[in-house]
Amino acid sequence: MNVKKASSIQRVIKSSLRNNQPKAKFETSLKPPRANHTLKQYLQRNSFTRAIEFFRELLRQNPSAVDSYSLVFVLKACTRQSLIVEGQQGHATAKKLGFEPIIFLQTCLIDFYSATGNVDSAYCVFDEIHCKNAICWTSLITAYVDNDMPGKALDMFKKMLMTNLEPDQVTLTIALTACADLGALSMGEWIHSYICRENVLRDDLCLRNALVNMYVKCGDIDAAQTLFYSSSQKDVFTWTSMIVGHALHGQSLEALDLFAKMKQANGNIKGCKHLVVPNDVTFLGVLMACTHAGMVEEGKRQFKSMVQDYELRPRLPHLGCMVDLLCRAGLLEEAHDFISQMQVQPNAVVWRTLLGACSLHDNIEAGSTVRLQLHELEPTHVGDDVTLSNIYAAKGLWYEKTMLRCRIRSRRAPGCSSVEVGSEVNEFVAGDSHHPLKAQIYDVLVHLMGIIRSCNHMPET
DNA sequence: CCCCACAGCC
Repeated sequence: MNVKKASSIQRVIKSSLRNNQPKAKFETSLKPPRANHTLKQYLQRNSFTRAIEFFRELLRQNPSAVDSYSLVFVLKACTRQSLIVEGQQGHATAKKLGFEPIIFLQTCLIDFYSATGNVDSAYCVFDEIHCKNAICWTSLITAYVDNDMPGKALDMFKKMLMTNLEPDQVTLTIALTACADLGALSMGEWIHSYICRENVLRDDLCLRNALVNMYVKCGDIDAAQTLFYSSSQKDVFTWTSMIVGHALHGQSLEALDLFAKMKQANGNIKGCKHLVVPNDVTFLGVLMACTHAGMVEEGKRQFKSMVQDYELRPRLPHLGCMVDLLCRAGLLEEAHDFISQMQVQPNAVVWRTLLGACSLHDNIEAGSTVRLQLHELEPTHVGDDVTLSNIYAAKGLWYEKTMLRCRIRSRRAPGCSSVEVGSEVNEFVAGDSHHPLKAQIYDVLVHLMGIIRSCNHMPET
């Protein structure tokens, strides 16, 4: 097996060399520190492809100039650009040059595989590290969080603690993000108490921001607020987390009030060093607050301010939020016009918002048109047909509804599940608000969440 | 000369 593996590695390396057609001459007669300096500069200037080309050239003309640090830079370039093949070639080169035992290189590989969505490979790299430190553990936990597996991330965090390694502030920050994604309040509280016991950790702003966010996402807005006001140092993350927190909890006025305070705080500080400028995520929180409160005019005003006063280009989330704002107010036509005038191609989320509003306001004509748009973007998504069929149902168009339901049934898209109740099998599809089983299933989910939460206490060690 | 982190639309 090793022979086979080795020959495939050789092939990868050879192909990496064959692909090498540099557009410009590189200075390759360098010793490692000098060559690495050049690589680092390419990274700092975001010239990722240049960095990789330079590395290939080095490997061909002056292999002795390449060391483990050079590979760190190359792998970082691949990670930033999600260059799968190039990163795998880097992995192969690391093996060939005998850099396998070097832990910071393995950590880079974990990051690379995570960034390219290959969590299993990230785990394999981690698993082969003989003497694991807190940093490579953190990279693995981050890989699970970044790939939407917060439960796995927390499992790994617990495993790490059981090996008696001390988590550093970075480990705890990412573990708190996992808690936030999972709604694991008790685990989050446990981490909070851990932080309070360690003096060194208490002043870390990222960590405190992660705590605020964790409390927000786990529903304890009071704890989040207490932390927010007790911290003397606040950056744009601190403010944004709290503004979004209020918005998510339906406290729109509090969110807008806090946003005003944030801008005020800037005015009070003379030096530019501590200036906290709202960014596009902050504005997303503000727009969410307006949407939830149905404050159409305020939302439009803030959107305008974002573009004009802060020169932030609205991205799809902002546009989606604006569409939602208009839709909830029943301004379907204005919402449709807004989408048509957008500089950015609308995605399925934006159209789905409009479709939901059509359903809410029983607008068949617009609903069908929007459904067509959605079908082009996501042909397999069943939920949209369900929404449309609900419009038909609401209007008493039973034939249309039945026909549409038959089409859905024949497609059997993934993500559609069946629930057995007694002798009857009922289809349950996301977005089917009229389904009689929805309340029942919701109850089951709440019950399960309770069980999951109670399992999140630290295991006895 | 090196490796890990915080806020987001349905």
